[in-house]
Amino acid sequence: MTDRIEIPRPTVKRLSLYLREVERRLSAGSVTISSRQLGDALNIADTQIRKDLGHFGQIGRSGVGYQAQDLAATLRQILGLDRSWPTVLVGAGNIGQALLAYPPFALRGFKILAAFDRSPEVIGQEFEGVLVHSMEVMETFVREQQIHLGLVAVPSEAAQEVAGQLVRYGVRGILNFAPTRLDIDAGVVSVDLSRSLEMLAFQVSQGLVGEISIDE
Amino acid sequence: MTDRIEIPRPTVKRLSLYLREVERRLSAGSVTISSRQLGDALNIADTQIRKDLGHFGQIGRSGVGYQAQDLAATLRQILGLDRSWPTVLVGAGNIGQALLAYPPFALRGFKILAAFDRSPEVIGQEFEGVLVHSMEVMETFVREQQIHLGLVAVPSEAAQEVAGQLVRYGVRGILNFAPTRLDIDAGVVSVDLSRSLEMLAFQVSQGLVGEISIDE
DNA sequence: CTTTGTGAAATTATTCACAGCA
DNA sequence: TGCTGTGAATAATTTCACAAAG
Repeated sequence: MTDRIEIPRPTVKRLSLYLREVERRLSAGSVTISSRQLGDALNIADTQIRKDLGHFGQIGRSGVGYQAQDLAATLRQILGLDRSWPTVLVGAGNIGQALLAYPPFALRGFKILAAFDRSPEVIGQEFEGVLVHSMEVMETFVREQQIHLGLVAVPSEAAQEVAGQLVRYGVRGILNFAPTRLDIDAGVVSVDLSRSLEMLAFQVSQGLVGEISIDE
Repeated sequence: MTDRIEIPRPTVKRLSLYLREVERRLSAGSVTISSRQLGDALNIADTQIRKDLGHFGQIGRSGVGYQAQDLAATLRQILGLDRSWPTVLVGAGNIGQALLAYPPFALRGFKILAAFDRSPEVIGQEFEGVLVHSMEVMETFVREQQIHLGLVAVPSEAAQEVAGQLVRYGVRGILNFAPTRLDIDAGVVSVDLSRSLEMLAFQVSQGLVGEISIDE
């Protein structure tokens, strides 16, 4: 009914960068922040930032900049960070355990309510207050707790199956750590460590300097 | 002297995807592989793949496709994976330890020769056969062993300093796990977990479906 | 009939230039 | 003067269309 504002993919990718920097300045006491300041800190053109923010209406003030507080709130709302996300982890191996101990998740409203694993060795153990269950109880848990997001940190061969299950049980988004493309009817963001290292190797072989970032 | 072929950034990002799929088919017994097959598996247009590979000369055969073996070798060579990369880890906390246990690294020639940390609690410990040293000995080690790559898994506040040190000691590329932009004279690839989750939250809030990938 | 390689066209994203507000 | 917002211009990337090769 209402027009969905079509936000370019590259813009979305920059949004969390903006939020982080705004929050940094906010906690440093800034009240107002300009696209120029933001751009200098992030190494992004100021006009790029204004274009990006322009998608969300007139939120800045000429001659002044943006109200840091308001901008942070707007960005959080756009990104969906103004709510809490019930999340589960599947795969409680090395990467899974590192994720459980990663503080930024909790800070953003991502509540990891349970972990699941196939290995009897970790089932029953608790990491950072999160209990590891057997795969058998995953369906019930995910359905009953109405889990929205899943962190998939299982071996490649199992990733598609696990992701498929989660989605069937109602999960809407998957953060995938396996180096495989997931073919599922849900949002997917992939974190592919080997790929990152390979791009680094490429950059270095070419004698290139500068930042690059992965995505798909 | 020779023209440096200018390879578009998006192409580079796809290259490791291609390599992985080619290797997968290779080990499944394929001798030849077409841009169409590759594209179907990766959900990338076949013409995109041909354009990408076209940067490296005529390597395919009309009516046949690419020799899987040759294509893999070419890709490995382009990506700089036909050599070994002496690497160190800085920060042996949760993420650092997970990295040490991540098998794909070793498979690609990334040899993690040592880890460094500030905390006396982990110094002297060994994870996956890699010993954790104190920060004091980092300079000597990196210089003497001629380390090329550094995995930086320290808290945000320390990342810029650590990365700067590594580069001064001769490191040419940094894989950065801290959510900060690094301002250094070397190749940088950043893996930003909160950002990934934030983009996932955005996608799900928008009811979008499909794959996205981070980079910067 | 299949598949590559590649100019030309279309699309997408970034940067420029500047009008307008404080 | 300092800054936003935005059309117009430019640049980068992808897709199309098709000639040539096996």
